[in-house]
Amino acid sequence: MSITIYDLAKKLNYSPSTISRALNNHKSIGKKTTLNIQKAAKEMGYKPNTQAASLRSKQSKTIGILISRINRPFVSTLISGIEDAARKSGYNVLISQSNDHYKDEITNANTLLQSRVSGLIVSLSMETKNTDHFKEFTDQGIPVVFVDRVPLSFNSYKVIIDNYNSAFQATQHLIEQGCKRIAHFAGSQHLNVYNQRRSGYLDALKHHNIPIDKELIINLKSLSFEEGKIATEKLLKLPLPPDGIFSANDTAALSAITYLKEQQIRIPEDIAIIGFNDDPIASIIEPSLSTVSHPAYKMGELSFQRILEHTTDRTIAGVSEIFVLDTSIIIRKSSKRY
Amino acid sequence: MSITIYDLAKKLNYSPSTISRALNNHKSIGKKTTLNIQKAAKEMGYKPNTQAASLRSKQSKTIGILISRINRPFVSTLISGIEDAARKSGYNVLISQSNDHYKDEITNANTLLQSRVSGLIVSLSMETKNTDHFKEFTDQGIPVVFVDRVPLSFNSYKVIIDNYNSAFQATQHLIEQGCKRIAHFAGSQHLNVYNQRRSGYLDALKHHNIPIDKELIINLKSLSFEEGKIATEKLLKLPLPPDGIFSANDTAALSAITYLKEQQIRIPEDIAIIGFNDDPIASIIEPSLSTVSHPAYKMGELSFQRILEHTTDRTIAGVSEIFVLDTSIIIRKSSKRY
DNA sequence: TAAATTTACGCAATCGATTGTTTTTTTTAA
DNA sequence: TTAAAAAAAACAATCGATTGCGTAAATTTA
Repeated sequence: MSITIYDLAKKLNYSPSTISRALNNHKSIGKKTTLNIQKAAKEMGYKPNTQAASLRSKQSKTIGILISRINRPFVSTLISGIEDAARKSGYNVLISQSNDHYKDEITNANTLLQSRVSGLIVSLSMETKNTDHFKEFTDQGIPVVFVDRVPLSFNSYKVIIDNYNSAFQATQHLIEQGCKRIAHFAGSQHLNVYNQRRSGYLDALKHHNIPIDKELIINLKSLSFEEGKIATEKLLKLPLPPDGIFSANDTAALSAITYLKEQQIRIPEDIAIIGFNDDPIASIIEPSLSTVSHPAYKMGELSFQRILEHTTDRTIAGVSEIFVLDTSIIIRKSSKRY
Repeated sequence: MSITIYDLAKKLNYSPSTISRALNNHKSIGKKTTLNIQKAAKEMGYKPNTQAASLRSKQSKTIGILISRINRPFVSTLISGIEDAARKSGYNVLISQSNDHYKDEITNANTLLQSRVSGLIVSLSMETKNTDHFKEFTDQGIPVVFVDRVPLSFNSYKVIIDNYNSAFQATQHLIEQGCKRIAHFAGSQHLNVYNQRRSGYLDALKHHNIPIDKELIINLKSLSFEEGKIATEKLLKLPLPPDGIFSANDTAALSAITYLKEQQIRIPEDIAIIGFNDDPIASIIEPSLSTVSHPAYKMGELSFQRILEHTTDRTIAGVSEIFVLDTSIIIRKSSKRY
């Protein structure tokens, strides 16, 4: 059916091994021979059988992505960045979603391991507290890059943003706009991203000598639109409602905006709001949502670069590096009082 | 390193072929033997080498997805549906994006072909007019499922919505709300989706004896936010501006809403608007956007089902079927006058 | 010109599973 | 009890590329 190196070998009167080496630019094959073989291969429409190659060489030119849900602005943009970068380097991308379940994350990790991916890019599920299921990868020398939602302890590559500092800035911004009682929608605290955003929030308050009121910190499991509404309702019922909200994501912040508008509460005059992520919707909603911009696409590209460098330069096996990307605070109407 | 059927064979005193057949529940192996082997395999932590299996059997348990851009609500939800369904059936998902370029679509299609995917799910790029690059798949008996943006001529599976009828309904809805001059943001006409939405729009006008004014039909290349604004500006400058807009997607419709609000034009009183897709943002923007809901996730699941059925039931090779899924018109504030 | 290198290429095993064919074992029928 | 039929398992080739090792040819050195 499709043509193999054996067909080429017969046609050109070389041995299959020479064909193979020539196609891979092996130095032990003469230049002319190499060029001839490559030309002939192209002419005859030779397409390497990647299964055979990876069976023998135990390398797959495929990387695995393991994320919570494709179907979210940050994640899909991240994947887009990974895919574009991988494609450029001739890598395929296997994708799998945990739907934020720990169990599915384990299952999918194992499947990807079986697929002999040559690298894995992971953003942890909401439920994940233990990351032992990734040890098998590093044990086998397969690089694992954690992105955004990363474990604290696991020794590996990590591509993140400075959640603490971003949150600090965001909170400080609200303070600068005159907010005295700033609420915080916090996410699952075992995840680095939400934990650090909370820390940044707390420290910004401290730094500006604003007392911390635990009633103003609302812990939300998934930071969904529904939860955002419930949280906002709760805040409004307080004896002393807040005059600012820093939400750990945009979804909950948008929900707050929607609900507050229904309740005829002015934004940002009565309550100023800032979110996190810069989802597309943030700039369109009225009032537009101030937020922290996450370089999702770039994080994807960079994650792939790490894997590529790791696989080309085997000397760096076992290295653990943390890459922190810049965010930017985007001030829009929802928090701009002056 | 990892354990193989040969290890199992040695351990259990069977031949590798028996091991292989037992693991695949082949009927020529006795029940007890099969069970014993499977139990032992599990105990010893046997993981099949999929590369080896697919090299030999020429089947990969991997399907390919070829879409324009991951990073869009409809597409990412579609993928999510495919991935969930595929995972359930033990399939892997290879993903690639054309970024709406014809050339990249061809390149990626070839890469996926080389990866020996056992099925391909495609949503065409904006630029694609010729679909010969998919013939190789069907020639090799690999099922191709086109989703949403499908070619007219290619003989294959297609999973679509009734664009014509949805557009007809959407336009009719505007008419029922009293609109007399309804504009249309049309997309690239060589794509079925936009072409048929335009037809539905035109026929709805005809059906209600509303004259067709070509000035009100704005052709947009990508239906982006920017283009939506430009189109809206153009419409407002007309001697007789429209009193309704049916946009072929939500992005452009949202842009129109944003711009019209800036211009102090009332929605829906002065201009009623309806979009297409039901992007998450549609329900959140103020006024909320009426639109046509697209069952993206379901389309993904169904697409995978087609592939699965095709690969399990080889008798249906070469079959071409078109599956039309239901949409629903979602009426929100942007078009509700009464 | 012979010996020593270097360069270019071929041989053959190998990766781990699948599968058509054959052999052995068991069951059934006569 | 024995032949025939059916069931269970083994043999061995195969998928298509990679790669360590060996050898012939070309080049350099003495």
